[in-house]
Formats: sequence, structure tokens, C-alpha cells
Amino acid sequence: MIQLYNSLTRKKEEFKPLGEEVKMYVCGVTVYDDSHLGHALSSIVFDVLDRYLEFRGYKVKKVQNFTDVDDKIINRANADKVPWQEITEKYIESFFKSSDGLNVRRATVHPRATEDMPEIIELINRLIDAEAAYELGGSVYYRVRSKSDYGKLSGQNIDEMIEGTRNEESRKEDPADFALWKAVKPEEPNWDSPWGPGRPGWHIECSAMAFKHLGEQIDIHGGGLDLIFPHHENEVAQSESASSKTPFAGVWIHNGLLRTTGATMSKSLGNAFNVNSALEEFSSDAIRLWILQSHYRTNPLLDKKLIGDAERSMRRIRQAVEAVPVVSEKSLDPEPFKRRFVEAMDDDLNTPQALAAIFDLCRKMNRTRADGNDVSSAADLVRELTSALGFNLAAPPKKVESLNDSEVGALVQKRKDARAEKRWGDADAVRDQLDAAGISISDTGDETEWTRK
RNA sequence: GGCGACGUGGCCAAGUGGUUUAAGGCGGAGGUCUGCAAAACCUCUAUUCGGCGGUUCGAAUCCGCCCGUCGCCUCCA
Repeated sequence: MIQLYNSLTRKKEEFKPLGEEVKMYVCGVTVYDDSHLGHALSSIVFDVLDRYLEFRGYKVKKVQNFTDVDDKIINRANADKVPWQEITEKYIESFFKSSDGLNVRRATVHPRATEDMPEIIELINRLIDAEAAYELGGSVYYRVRSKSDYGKLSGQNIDEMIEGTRNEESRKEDPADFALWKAVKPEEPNWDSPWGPGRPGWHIECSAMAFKHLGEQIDIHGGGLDLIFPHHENEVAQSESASSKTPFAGVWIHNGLLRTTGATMSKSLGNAFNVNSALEEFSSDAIRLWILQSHYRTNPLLDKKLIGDAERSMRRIRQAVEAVPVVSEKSLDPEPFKRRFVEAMDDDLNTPQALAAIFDLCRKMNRTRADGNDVSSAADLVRELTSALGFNLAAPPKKVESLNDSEVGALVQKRKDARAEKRWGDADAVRDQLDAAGISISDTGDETEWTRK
């Protein structure tokens, strides 16, 4: 039984999808800049959820949108003096490059707001018909007072909320009403609608795309903790008002946000935040391990040192799996570790505990292999479990300009000769040279093996 | 003002009433192996969970107060 924490009820609940196929919607990014490690965190968390559900035998349909019309995009286009479509194309491409680099599986569908305009307009019409929305000067607003349980997701109360907001000049019926459709402003991208030219408000696209690609009721809705209010709150309201079906989403899952340590970190934020540059320095596995060693609802600490630590930890797993197999009658039964893993993951994706099971298994493998046991089925299990968490067990990127294989081979031979003649000083000098080039060597009996670090 | 999160070893981080005198990772110390290393393995590295009270046979885990850190309420994964 899989239990997941539901932000709506603030409790762990048994996961029960409505149908055969799990319908999961994850809020995507607004494409106006490169992805940073905060996006990576969210991508990885929902990638793990997707993969784990599949590991547990579910079929998953995952939808993740691109918000490709928005103030920030328009501003960026103006700043760069290019058409806004050029901005969105560029950063959608960048997003995929980052996610692919992070070994995040693509969603089943990646819809774009601008491509589902008819559905967005139709949904707004339904809301007007249901008297949950009203037109005003070419814009359309959602009437928050029309839904008695408005605020249930974020625990906000409309009246208390209004006190905290600044009182902007507006003719809206209620200050808390939010825009479903924004009337066109000069020089802005716009689409025709029954209320005149304009563009969709931020929240409506997600409801429209969820309805279109998954249906009016979905199993899982995910996103960052920072989206609970107003975005997800408004999404629930408009979706349930339009469909008259409750709940819109069976479980709301929110990942924690990245945390940084004071002033020291902020200096290097620029680079540390960019996923593509982080991937030049660290393996995708290290980035993923750094994130999954914390629970997804906590706020992981962003610190390059920790990602470096994770890189070393990954090497332990890789080495255990890749070690030369022993052929033997005796073998290690890894089942208890699999049970531990499943039990941990079933409990609201407790990845730190799941990883502890994997690390323990790796140690057990090394120990029992040394005692002459066949650990190949254990190695297969480690591959299976790490893969369910999205690790690819690939080596980290090369840090320095490295030697090619034949150059390494020549140096290894040179050292071998030196060792045979017990010229230890010469042998160690070659080893230092290789080490500086990112090659580590190990002597096992007469053989010398080398690997790129 | 409103909603909410957090404070566990040198660092990161699970655990949320007894099987935990607290998992796992990184780092550190010693050892085995090795020409020396690397890797691996073994041992050690919090009698203690921000502080003070309380509930209980029993608390890191529940309650109260205090101290500290942080997020959201405006764009944000």
C-alpha cells in the first residue's frame, strides 16, 4: 500500500487511483530563462514518483505543461528585442536539455498554453455559464465568493487574505477575484475570444490542459510548495466550479524548496543554480542523490560541497555493482533489502530510508563477495532499485582534459615495468601523473586496472 | 496582521510514544590488505535529539512556554 502526503488534507493517505491508469499533472515551468537547481529538484521528485509508481505496477500518464505566455516572457522578449516566440522556443529547448541531462523521463504529454487556447476559452465560458466568473471590460474574472470552500488548499480565509493584499485600483466585484482572461494591452501577444482579444490568466491554463489531457478529475497534482497559493488554490476552485466534481485532484503533492546558507552561498548562486552548468561539473546521479537524500517535503540545502559528497557516495554504489563477479554455489539473497526499499518508498516516498537500504546492500555485497559468494542477483537488484529512483550509474563528467585510452595504456605499461624492476619512485611518479589526468589505478595481483574518476 | 515549516553527531539527513542507549551518506581516527597506494572490509566517531517545564510506567517523538532559523500571503519549482 502506497501512502502519500496530501497537502489538501494535511495527512498521509492511501494512494488509490480512480482508474487503471494513474493520471498525474505536474506544474511545469514558465519558459523565460534556463532551469535552475530548484527546477531540478521538482523535476527529480516527480520523476521519482512517476518511476516508482511504475515500479509498483501502475501505468502512469504524466502531463507537464509549459507556460509559454506570461508577463515575464513578454518582458524578456522586450529586453532581448526579439519576438516572444523566440524566447519560449529557446527556453523550452533548454528545459529539455536540462531534464534529459538529469535523466528525468519526459512526461507523456508536454502541452503548451498557447496550443490549447480553444480549450482555455471553452473552460472560461463554462465558468461564466456556471456564474462562477464574470466579464469586465474585456477581461474575465473568477468570482471567489461563488465557491464556499475557496481557500481550502492553502488554509486561507478570503477576508483575512484581503487584509494582507495591497488595495489596487480595480472594479472587480471582490479584491480576491482573479483573472481568467486578460484584455489585450498594446504590443502584447493576444488571441481572439468572445470577450475580445486578450490572453489567458496564469491559472486557467493548467485546469484547461489537465481537463483536455487527463480529464476533469485526476489522481495526482504536483508542484512546488510555493505554488499552493495562489496558483493551486485557484486551480482547484476553477476546476471544481466548472466540472461540479470534487475533488479535482485525489492527492496534492508539493515538494519543498531549496535552501541556501547565508551570504557565502549567494555569491556563487548564479552558476550553482543553473542546471546545465551544474551538469558540467557533477554527474546527474550526484545531483539526484544530493536531492533524494533529503525527504521531498523538506528544504534541501544547496551547497556544492554536498553535491560533491554525493558524487563520492555514488561511486560506492557503482563500484559495488561493477565489481568483478564471483562464480560460486553460495549466493547472497537480496530480498530483505528489496522489502526495506519498498517499505520506505511506500511510506510517502521516503527516499533517504530507501537509499539507506541500497547502501547497506552494497556493503553486504562487498563483504560477502570477499567471502566467495556470488552477488550477481544482488547487483541486479541494486540496478533495478537505483533505476526506479532514476539513477543511471554513469561516471561523472571529466574534470580535466584527459588522456586518451592508448596514452593511458602506455603509461600504465611504463609503471608496470618500473614496478617489475622495483623502481618504486618511478612507478609512483607515473601514478601521480595519471592521477592528475583524472585516472585512478588499482593493482590487483599482477593486473593493473584503471578507471576515469 | 494571517497561513505554514523547521531546529537531531564535524557536515548533510532519517526516525515522530517502547524492537532506536537514534538509520544512511560525507568527513575524521585506528586496523586488515598493499612495495606504497587506491578500492573494499572491520572497529571507533550523539547515553543524546534548540532551552525549560509538564503528561506518561516510558518521549527525540505528545502538551505548554521560551529562544532561534525560514517560507508563503506579489512572480516563482
